[in-house]
Amino acid sequence: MTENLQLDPLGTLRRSHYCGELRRAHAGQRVLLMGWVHRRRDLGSLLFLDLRDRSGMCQIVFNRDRAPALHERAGALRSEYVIGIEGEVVERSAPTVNPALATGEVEVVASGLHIFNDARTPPFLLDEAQEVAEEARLKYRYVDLRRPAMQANVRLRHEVTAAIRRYFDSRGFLEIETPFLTRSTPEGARDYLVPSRLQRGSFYALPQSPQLFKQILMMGGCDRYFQIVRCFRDEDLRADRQPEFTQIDVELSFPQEETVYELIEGMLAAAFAAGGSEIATPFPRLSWEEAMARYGSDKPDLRLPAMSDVRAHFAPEELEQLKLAAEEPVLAIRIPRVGALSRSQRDELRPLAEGRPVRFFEDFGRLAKSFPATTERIGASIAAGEGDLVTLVGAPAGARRQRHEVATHAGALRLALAQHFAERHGLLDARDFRFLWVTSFPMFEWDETEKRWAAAHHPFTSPREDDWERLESEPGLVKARAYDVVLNGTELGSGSIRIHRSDLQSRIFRLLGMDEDEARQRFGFFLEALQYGTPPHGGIALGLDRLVMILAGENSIREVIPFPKTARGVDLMVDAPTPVSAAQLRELGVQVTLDSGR
RNA sequence: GGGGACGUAGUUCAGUUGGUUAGAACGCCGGCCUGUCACGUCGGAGGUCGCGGGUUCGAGCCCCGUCGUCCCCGCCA
Repeated sequence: MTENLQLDPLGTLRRSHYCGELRRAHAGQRVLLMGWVHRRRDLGSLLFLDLRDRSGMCQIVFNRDRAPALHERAGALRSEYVIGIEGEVVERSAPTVNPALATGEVEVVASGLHIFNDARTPPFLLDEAQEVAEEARLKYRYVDLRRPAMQANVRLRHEVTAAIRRYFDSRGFLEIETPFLTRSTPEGARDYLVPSRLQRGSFYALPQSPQLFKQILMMGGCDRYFQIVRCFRDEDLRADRQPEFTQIDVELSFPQEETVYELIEGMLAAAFAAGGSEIATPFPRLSWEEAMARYGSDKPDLRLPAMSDVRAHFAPEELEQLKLAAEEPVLAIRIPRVGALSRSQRDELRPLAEGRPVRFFEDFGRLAKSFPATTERIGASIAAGEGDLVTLVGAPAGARRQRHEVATHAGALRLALAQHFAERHGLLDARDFRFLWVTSFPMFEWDETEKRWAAAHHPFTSPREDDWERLESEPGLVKARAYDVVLNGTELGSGSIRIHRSDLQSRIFRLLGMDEDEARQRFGFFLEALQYGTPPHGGIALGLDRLVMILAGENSIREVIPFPKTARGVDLMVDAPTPVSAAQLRELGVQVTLDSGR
């Protein structure tokens, strides 16, 4: 910052154009631009300035011969000063055109300069060329947000949400707000708690999702609801998980699964169109069973070939020789177009399987030497082409395993191998959008630690009608009317047709190990509401941050969240969370006890 | 809770087997420069090697601890 720099008031000055919109057609016009000094090129008696605003940049010229006082004052400008420029748009002479700049055919010859504010030297360059540590970017987020890449992400997020709102509005959906200060329901993720001053000793919880409210909106006759809404979960963070994140929350009355699929496919088409991409609908559907068996995952990445069980091609004695369990699948993983591998390149693959309770055969060629006929049949059955990498994953003979355990490990290996050779096969193209619906999830999962059945989706999910009679007898076989929408291995959204009968809802609670009292205590209002005329209803919620992240081609949702938190849940800019004063705690009736000796 | 990577100038990084005064590029400051656009050019300033302890004649480098950022597992109905 410069001492004695005279700053100018904004006064009545009004911007006439954005920097980035100036074109040859504007030549001859007088303009008034406002923005940040991006870069300065001082040639002595000629001084060039790149002025930057939200729209882009344009070049400003100061000439000592034509306006000595103005030129003198412009000499004081530094990076990120906030200024206004009056001047005339002038066409550049042919050799001075800058084709790299959208505004490169013109420049503004300055006739007036208003310095609204100076600026300390920024902590890092506003330059796309150099990667800056995220720690610095988050601390100085207001500087980081000025970078064109962040500006583009912020804008993209706006365009996508605007398109989604238009879409739901055109389909007759009402955007309805639900409370942030609500009730803790200790199922699922940990809640963020907010102490109540008026009811000392009691706490609100921030919603993990507006699940019960949106169902109650259906009971309230709202028919079609959506909300772009913040949700809060006090769990550990990841590249695609923040403690507060945004859901596109949807619920409608009288739907079938297909109603939801069609609706959401349309919404995603609109959202991707807003992001500049066309996607094909309808999306393929895959049952959960099939997804687990063929991809070893409930969120398969369809950009890569599926796996196949090739066990049937082996003779029993061959399986025995290879120490493979005869009753478990032997999964062939094919990674296309990997090309020839040297011995050492092949050896690099072994560690990928380390620590997994599976037998991993990374060298199909070596297997072929011992079992030529079998491997030939396998190669033909999976349509292995020249240069494709084929590996096999099976279960070691003897050990007991859970259902889909081998497939899950094989699926993880499939992704690791694909990742390892991503540059060779080029299939993991971030712009290749491969959606699908995963359907027919199991209703319950056995919780080994709690020794009870747990809801695989959530306890308001309707079981398939055919399965009602075996809810109690064979809960492990009951299928839920739940569905996930998956894109390139990322779960984008999850939903279900809900339970709308209180008798069925009570049965489910009971099955989940909740006795009458407990159910009434936690969800009494909801069970009661179900008795006052609840329509069949269902819906879905999609992660907006993940959606925009994928559209932006980013690898972390922090890149599409203006003010995200670090992996330890800290906001480096405002430095939150912080301890609070004793007076604040006293007022809330809250006492803080910390583990001593730490 | 567990595993891994990283931490040196404002930024991005280099730093040999533990050895004299810790370097580079960009940025920053000053001079010169009329067509630059990542301007050029000449000069200059700038370091708690994350922090604490230890080993050693000597530590940016080795050891222990700790803090921070990132990635993954667990967790996320």
